Amino acid sequence: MSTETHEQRREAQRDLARRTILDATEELLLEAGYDDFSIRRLVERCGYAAPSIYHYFGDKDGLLDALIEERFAKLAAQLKRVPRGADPVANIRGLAVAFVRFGLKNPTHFRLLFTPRAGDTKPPPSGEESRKLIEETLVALWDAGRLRTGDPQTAGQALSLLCQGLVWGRISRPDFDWSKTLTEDSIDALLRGLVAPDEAAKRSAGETV
Amino acid sequence: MSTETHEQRREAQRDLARRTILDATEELLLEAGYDDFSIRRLVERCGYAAPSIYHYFGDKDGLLDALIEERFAKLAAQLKRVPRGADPVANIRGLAVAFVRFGLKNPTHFRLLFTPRAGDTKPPPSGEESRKLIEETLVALWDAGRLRTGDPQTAGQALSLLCQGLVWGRISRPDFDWSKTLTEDSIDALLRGLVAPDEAAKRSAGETV
DNA sequence: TTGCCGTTGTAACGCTGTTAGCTAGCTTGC
DNA sequence: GCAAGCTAGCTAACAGCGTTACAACGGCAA
Repeated sequence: MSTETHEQRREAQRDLARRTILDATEELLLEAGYDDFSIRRLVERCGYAAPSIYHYFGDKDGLLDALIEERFAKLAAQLKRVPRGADPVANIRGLAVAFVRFGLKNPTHFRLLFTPRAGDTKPPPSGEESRKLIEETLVALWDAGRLRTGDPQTAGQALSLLCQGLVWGRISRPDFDWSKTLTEDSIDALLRGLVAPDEAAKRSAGETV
Repeated sequence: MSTETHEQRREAQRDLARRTILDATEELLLEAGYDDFSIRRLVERCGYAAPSIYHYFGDKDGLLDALIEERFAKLAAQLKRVPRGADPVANIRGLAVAFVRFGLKNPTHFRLLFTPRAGDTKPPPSGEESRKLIEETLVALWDAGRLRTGDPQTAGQALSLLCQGLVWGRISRPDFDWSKTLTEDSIDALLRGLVAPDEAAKRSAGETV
């Protein structure tokens, strides 16, 4: 019986240490920016020595990956909170706009999430959840027979790459004179090009959408 | 008279040194990749000591900027070589596809050109020329009254950010199962959404949509 | 010749990610 | 109770990075 509580306590301590380090990582990251983040600074702040960090996360990349995983979850949660109606086009538009908003609002996180880091060795953290959310909605569009391109996958990739470009460009050049309505306009334009005219849906709105 | 030839000779040597360093930089960059490039390695290869490099380029960023400027010129030259016909839509499509092709073919250069580096201090090297080329063509579209969005600038930004996204996503995740027709399909879709149906243009080009 | 300026090299500074090797404490087997 | 083993943590160091203080060499002007 003491064995079990011991293991539990040990695991709890493990989790505590990981949490402490991760929180300090995020704090420092947001405070100093992606490029001025360093293990040494993290060490100064988090109360643990460098080898402990390497003990828990193996690597600087491992540490950042752990944080990224959490942040992707937050992004997915934010996307899930987007209200979904009957019109799949409006749904996908809402998701795309929310995605871009998220990126523009949290540039450091976005950069962390979508910049491939130096060593390409390990598989990059997925962010599958949010990607799947978008894809599902597109499949719904496809099922409604309103997709113009061959397959929903291509459409999904086009849309998500446009969104990434929308965020990326504006993050990397905040000073540039970007159009105020760029996000909405470009997403709308792409959707117009991807989606067949909705008149069929307008006439009989009660159908399976 | 000796003054002039002296100055000329001096300048020639300057240029020679710069060329030598820049060539070695590019060579090493392509060979080792962006992340494994370092001044020390460059020093080993190019025959000059570190302070000389700093003497000529001031900075690691300055060195890379100099290279970037040249590469942007190459990209612009490549875009200029794209055949241009009477149809502005086909022209803009050709430019966009050529841009993406360039990016996919020269990932290291692309990364260098379009990744903002650590210190955001200095203004990033422009690449104005190639951007203007695209914008001009879009203005031609606008003049033909076939643009759906409010202004050609927004359209141009949307298109160029889509193209950047197209390259960027595939560079950063070469293993992902990208659609084979992604480039053409997504560019076509965006253009479909941006451009008014050409029938109106065929019948009477003067209308506003 | 003397002095200046531009070009180059040596050697170092301060920073980075990372790790070898040690200590302290807890748990298990005898 | 005591030695063995495991884990978590630290100190101190290594190799590499961008960068620069400083010295030395060269050709030109006075």
